[in-house]
Amino acid sequence: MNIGEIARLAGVSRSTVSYALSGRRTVSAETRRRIEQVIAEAGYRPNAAARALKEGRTRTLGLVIPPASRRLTDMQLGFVASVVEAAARVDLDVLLSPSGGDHDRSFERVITGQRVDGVILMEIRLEDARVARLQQTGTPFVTIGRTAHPEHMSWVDVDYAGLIGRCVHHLADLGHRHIALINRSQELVAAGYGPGHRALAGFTDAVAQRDLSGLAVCCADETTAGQACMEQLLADHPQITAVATINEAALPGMQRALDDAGLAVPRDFSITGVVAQHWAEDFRPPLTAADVPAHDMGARAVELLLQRIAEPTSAPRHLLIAPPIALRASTGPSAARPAGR
Amino acid sequence: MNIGEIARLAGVSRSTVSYALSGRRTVSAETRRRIEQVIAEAGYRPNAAARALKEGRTRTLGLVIPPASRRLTDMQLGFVASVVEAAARVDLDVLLSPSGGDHDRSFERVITGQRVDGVILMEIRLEDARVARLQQTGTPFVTIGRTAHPEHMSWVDVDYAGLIGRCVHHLADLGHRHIALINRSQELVAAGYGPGHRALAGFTDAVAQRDLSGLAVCCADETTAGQACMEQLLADHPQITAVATINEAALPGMQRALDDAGLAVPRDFSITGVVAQHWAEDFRPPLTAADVPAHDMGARAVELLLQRIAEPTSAPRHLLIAPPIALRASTGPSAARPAGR
DNA sequence: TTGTAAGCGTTATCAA
DNA sequence: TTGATAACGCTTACAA
Repeated sequence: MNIGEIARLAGVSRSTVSYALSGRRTVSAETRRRIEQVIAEAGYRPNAAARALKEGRTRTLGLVIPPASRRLTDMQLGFVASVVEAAARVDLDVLLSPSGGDHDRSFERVITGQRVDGVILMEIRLEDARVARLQQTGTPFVTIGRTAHPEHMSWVDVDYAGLIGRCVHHLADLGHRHIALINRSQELVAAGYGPGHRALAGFTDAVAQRDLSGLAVCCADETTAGQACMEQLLADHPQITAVATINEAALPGMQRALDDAGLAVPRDFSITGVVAQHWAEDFRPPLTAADVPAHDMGARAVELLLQRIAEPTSAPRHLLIAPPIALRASTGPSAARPAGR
Repeated sequence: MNIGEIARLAGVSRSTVSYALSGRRTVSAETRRRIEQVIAEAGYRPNAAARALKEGRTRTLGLVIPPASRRLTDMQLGFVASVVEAAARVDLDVLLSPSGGDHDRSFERVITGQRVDGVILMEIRLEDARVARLQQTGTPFVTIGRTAHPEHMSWVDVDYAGLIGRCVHHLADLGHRHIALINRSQELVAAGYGPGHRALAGFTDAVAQRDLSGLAVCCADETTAGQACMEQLLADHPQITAVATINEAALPGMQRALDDAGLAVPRDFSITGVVAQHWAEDFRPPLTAADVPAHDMGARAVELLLQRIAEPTSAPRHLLIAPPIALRASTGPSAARPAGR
């Protein structure tokens, strides 16, 4: 079923059908009615490829996600879901490309084959080959996260440095003098993963400002790793009374380690950080934390991308998200830690 | 940059470039070399829309996921990741459509607009309007999960009935006489979600076979719901000594409720079920459970779909997955439950 | 108010 | 071994 068939059945020309569909030219009420009826009966819808070829746009956005090998974090999943939803709201489809490094077949196909009108990139590195590639090809794109030099591109990012800094100040205000940062995995940080670096920078700065003693450790994104990490922290650094983290997936493990050590939160130990709301609320007691609005961020990324597509030469826009730290129940005044069980 | 440009630069005709690219006609070594060089220098790749229009296929698969409003479960996320990865391996792209009920704009656009060569459908209901629609349009499709009457379609599904049955038998063998099933959410079951119904059927059958007393309850896919559900179960049914579940997301909550009640697993209480491996391993003690191989299933779904696309008239294929129950440490001999704390 | 026809970038048929 | 050309289904400038 194509537009010619519809035209024939309605007894008009193909262009009239096209115009009736797009509304870019007036069509008499009677003709329009007939056409619409035929279309409804036939269940016709324009062929996307033909339309894309003619119009030079695909009505499709590309979403580059981390390769499937690594499990997506809840936050990343939130980005994906909200991007897809926001795109659907404006009748755009989303093409997924699981691409990590450069020279990825899927990535190249999506970009060079003109399969999409624009691209949203997730899990950005400070130096990111994919960003360079997109700039080279002139494809409109927006990143969730940002590179080391993000001035000339549009992005949406969480202000990890600022937020972790605020966490540290919050803990310092409560009297904590010895605190730790539990970061994302060693590999991720080594690969130049922005949030890891910026959280560390924010931590280091704030610790220096408040003249605290601060220890930063990496931790894989897993329950078991979180547990091991916290156990070691408690064992090796008895003076530490509080932790800030950006590693939500490790949170249940940290909780276990604290439970096992017989430490009550927040009486004996405080914990806070930057995590998706759902993790903060599942913690016990509920975690005082900056809730990353992943759902909103995906929608904003789509918004920025649509603008870049509409006006490629307009000034890039930046959204540095710094949600308030929701005061829940996991931080309290510092007290000497009781000896571990 | 298009094929005409390449032809001009290489001093040949467009068809020769096309044939050099596809290999469907012999091209002299010298000509091919020249063409390949020009293509490499120009970074040319065929326009996907033009190709799709001409060839009548898009080299794209559609993946219909639950609407973004509901958080995807880990298992669903595993499906998505593995589908995308398997598709990428054979150079196919994946278009995401967040569609729940019928008459969904995104769904209709993907199907009727010939945007994809075939569709993979997730979270199937026993009666599913989307399945009916796909059959109506003749679009090749494969479901992950199955309807009430899935004979004439290709699908991959977990044998929830059989597996939950085996869990019950396992518990019965250990001497448990009073057991409960913790199912997925009330809404999901009410909507005719297959796994919920089939797990219940398997539970009921096995309970009858072994002459046990069985109680089935629904529980939302959340930590807090799992906790509330288990607390109520423990309070209202003191004789129950074991639980089987297919609700992985509620598992941490169940664990909390058991901990809070001072019940040791498996000494005082046994728990088993059908969940993604990661949840089973994060449980404490590690959960005796059938590990759903989500990663494998997505790849199998792609495999089946490719076959339906290649030979639409061939007999549909079915894959009922029944992984072995991995004996870990969460089930043990029945003992009277100690009084709750 | 409607129709005719060109052209988007490919692939594949027919000729040479 | 290669080239010219039609066709895929659509949108839109130009004509009527």
